[in-house]
Amino acid sequence: MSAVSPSIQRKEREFLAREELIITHARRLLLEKGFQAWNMEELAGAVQYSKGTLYQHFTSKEDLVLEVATDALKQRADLFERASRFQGRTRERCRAIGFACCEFAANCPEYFHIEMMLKSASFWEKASEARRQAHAFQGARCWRAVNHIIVEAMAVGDLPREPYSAEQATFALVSVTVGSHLMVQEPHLRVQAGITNEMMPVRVNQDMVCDGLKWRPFLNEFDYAETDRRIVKELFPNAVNWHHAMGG
Amino acid sequence: MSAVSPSIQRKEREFLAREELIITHARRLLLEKGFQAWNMEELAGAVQYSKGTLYQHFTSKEDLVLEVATDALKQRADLFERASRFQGRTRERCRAIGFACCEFAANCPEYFHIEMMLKSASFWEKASEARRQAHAFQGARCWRAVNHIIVEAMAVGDLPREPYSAEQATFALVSVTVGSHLMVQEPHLRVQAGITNEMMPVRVNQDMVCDGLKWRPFLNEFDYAETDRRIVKELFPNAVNWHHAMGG
DNA sequence: AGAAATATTTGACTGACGGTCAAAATAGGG
DNA sequence: CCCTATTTTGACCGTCAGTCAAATATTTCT
Repeated sequence: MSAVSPSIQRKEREFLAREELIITHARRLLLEKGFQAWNMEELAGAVQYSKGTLYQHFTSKEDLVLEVATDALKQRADLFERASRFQGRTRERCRAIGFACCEFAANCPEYFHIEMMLKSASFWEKASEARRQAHAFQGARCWRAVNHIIVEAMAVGDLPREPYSAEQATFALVSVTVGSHLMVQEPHLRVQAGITNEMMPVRVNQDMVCDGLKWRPFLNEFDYAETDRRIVKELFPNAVNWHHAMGG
Repeated sequence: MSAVSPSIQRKEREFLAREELIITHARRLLLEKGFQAWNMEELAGAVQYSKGTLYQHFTSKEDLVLEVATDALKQRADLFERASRFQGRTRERCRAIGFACCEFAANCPEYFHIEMMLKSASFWEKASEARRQAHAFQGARCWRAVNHIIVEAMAVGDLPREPYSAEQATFALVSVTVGSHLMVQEPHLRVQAGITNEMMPVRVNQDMVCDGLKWRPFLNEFDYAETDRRIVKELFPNAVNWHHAMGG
């Protein structure tokens, strides 16, 4: 190991600390104002550095926002992996991931919209290659957490291998989850569907897909209310008010 | 009825024709380049009018894009309503709407991403009130088409009233459909899920939700392949290659 | 038909913003 | 304390949405 000058190390630390500071403020602005309604000058003012300094950390505004999104996605992946280790039958563990995703959505309410923004080609191509890869990596972790449970469920016999493949089943759960989180944010749909709680419909829809996949035990042949209590107690003891989200 | 000068009528016609022209070109640009990668000057050049004239029709670029999106949404609502009149059991008619939505997605591939863009507050508030209402109206038509079938399915006894309300069921179908259309466009997910055809996973996921809702007849107790053939023949005789989308 | 009045179209201009880079400021080493 | 290397800065550039006074076209009036 070659020795590194302490001042270099300190510089490195300060650089990383500053990057964190920038990301934190960018996250706040994204949350408060979305993407358009703030500019790099404003962010520079907030972190007490000049605009030029921001561009030493990020190649573009889009690159910065991608970093914020990837940080959130990493949180999501962490929660997914933790939830997937919940003790219980495969479908209970899948349910734990459903809770994890709601917990995540409560922490990062704007995440799914930002994620949708990323999809626009012009956005994606303005970000740096390194950050694009990091984002793909965290996304893959989320996919894998769900997919592993499904593969295991099929191995154990909780989930039939026909007519849906493990990949189809994973895709279905991911789609219904993201779709529900997006739709639940729509004021018009909220009114039409009579939605008051944001999390319940998401998990309700996941239940439908799991029942549709014939994932044992079905919703009506098992006491999932008890599972839910355990999930909240064991995985999210000091989290948002899950009581509201658990009505039948 | 008061008489209207013929020149006024002609002006009106010309104005509307020009609006159509602008919308058509804007749609093309949106399709080819997304939202950012073109500007109003470019569009003005394409329609052979000056920028100022564009702003006689639309209050902002966002207002114009909302109009394009609402036109597409109207198409979607038209297809939904036509599909909902398909002859058959309630679940077959729901299936027809599933096809209608895929048909729509094939015609307007960028629609769902544009729709997600609209959700960002800054976008929405730059559009004119009239266009916002028009959009909400067409959205409500789509919702109603699905909801009516579900209400009827419950009345007829094809769909249990418990444990999901008609609104919950409608919300679930809408969520899984939009979510699937969005996810199916993701290159990463396409690879991970091994998706080649864009439409099949959407309808497969709808099937899961319908089965999860206990909507009779279940997927495995009815010859839906025959239904699908009828839907294609009766509703979309000269449409995109549905053969590829119909594998089991 | 021609002039006056009215309506429409235009594109130069403004302000805002993302991104750059030469100059200023700062830190480090001798 | 000075000289060099590194970092920070903010004036500046190009782009683009949106405006509006002037130019152009159209209709009306005599």
